[in-house]
Amino acid sequence: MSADTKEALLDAAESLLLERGFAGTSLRSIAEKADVNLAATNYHFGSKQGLLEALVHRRVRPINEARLENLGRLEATGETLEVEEILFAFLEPLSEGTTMNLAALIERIFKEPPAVTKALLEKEFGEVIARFAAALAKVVPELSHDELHWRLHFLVGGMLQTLKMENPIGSSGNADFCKYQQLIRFASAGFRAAPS
Amino acid sequence: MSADTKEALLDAAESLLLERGFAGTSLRSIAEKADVNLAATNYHFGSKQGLLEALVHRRVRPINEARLENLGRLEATGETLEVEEILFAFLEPLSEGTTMNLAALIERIFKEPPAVTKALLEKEFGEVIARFAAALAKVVPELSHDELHWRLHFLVGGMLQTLKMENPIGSSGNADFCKYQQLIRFASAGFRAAPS
DNA sequence: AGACAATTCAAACGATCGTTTGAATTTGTT
DNA sequence: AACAAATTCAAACGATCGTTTGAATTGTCT
Repeated sequence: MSADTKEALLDAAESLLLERGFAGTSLRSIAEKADVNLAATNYHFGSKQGLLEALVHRRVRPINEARLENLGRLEATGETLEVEEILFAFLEPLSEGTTMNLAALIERIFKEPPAVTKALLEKEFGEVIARFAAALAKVVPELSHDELHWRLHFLVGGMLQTLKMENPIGSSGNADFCKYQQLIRFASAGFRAAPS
Repeated sequence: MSADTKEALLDAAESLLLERGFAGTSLRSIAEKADVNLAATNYHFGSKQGLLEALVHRRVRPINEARLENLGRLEATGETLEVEEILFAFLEPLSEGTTMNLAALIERIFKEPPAVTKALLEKEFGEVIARFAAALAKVVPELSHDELHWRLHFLVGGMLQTLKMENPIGSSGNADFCKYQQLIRFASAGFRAAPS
């Protein structure tokens, strides 16, 4: 069974990537942390870049599937949506699960130099961003395409900046969601601000 | 005169840092781009880390000085400030000067792994952030300390996410400031949203 | 001009990088 | 048990890393 080795590599690489970044993390340190032979990465993932892509895909795919499912469920009602509902559909999947490393991973991936992750991000996030942009365009039609575009980036920026932050007081279950509620409140007001 | 060499190193390191990141940029590629000997970095800056710190300081110090000067000028009026005024004082220095690399540099520095830049960022930005947080706390007193804290991070995140982006249409002079106006509009509404 | 410090230079240091190799080992199938 | 495929392993590949060295060069003084 090779699943053990692959999982161990992905886990070790993920935790090291968070504190050292991609270029700053060596395959030797990953192999050592995973208690696995140095050549295992190239055998199972082809290259260091292949390990990164597998690592991202493993965590991001379920999140983005849940986002699209949330949005689809909202749109299936046929009713006019609220900004808060759409933002909630986008952010809620991040607060699920036990691993809080997940949010930190997404943050770190987005902060890598573009040369490393540009194509990767487009592949993993392209569809989700396009779908949510279209949904938001319907509920704030007074915004021009450009203005909506800017505000979407402000939202993503605010999300990335706060993803990894812990709550002031102990967090468990959906008490951990309070920071996302803060962001929804902040960004919803921002989206509703009058256009220029 | 050694100023030429030091400036050439800082310029080359800055442009390479933007596209490759700190760990991904070698002193050899910097020296080659600067048309300078490899040993020049260690001679003039002591180490690669020293070069990074000098590079950041050269660009960030005038920005943060202008920010504090803007804020001081506002507070000297004695009148109650608007959120927009404070955000403008914070963002306006970013749109000055000819180099649009400046904003991209700040973004990249903030996106480096914490192990590389944590102490550096605290030293360069600590005072400015504290001063602006205090100023904002006065104009939105209905927000708790924690809520103001969160929204400040949303603002910074939105700023970092959009700093490097170009305007849809050709930019020159303060036409380049339109994205900051967009951010001010977005974030001001966010700060004024009712507390939870 | 000569003396002295500052700077530049080619070269090499040891260390570490991602990747490859080929043999040894484990695993799955008959 | 025996064979074949999959996986692990130690070892090494060439390349590149940040840093150091000591001589050569340049600039700055009297």
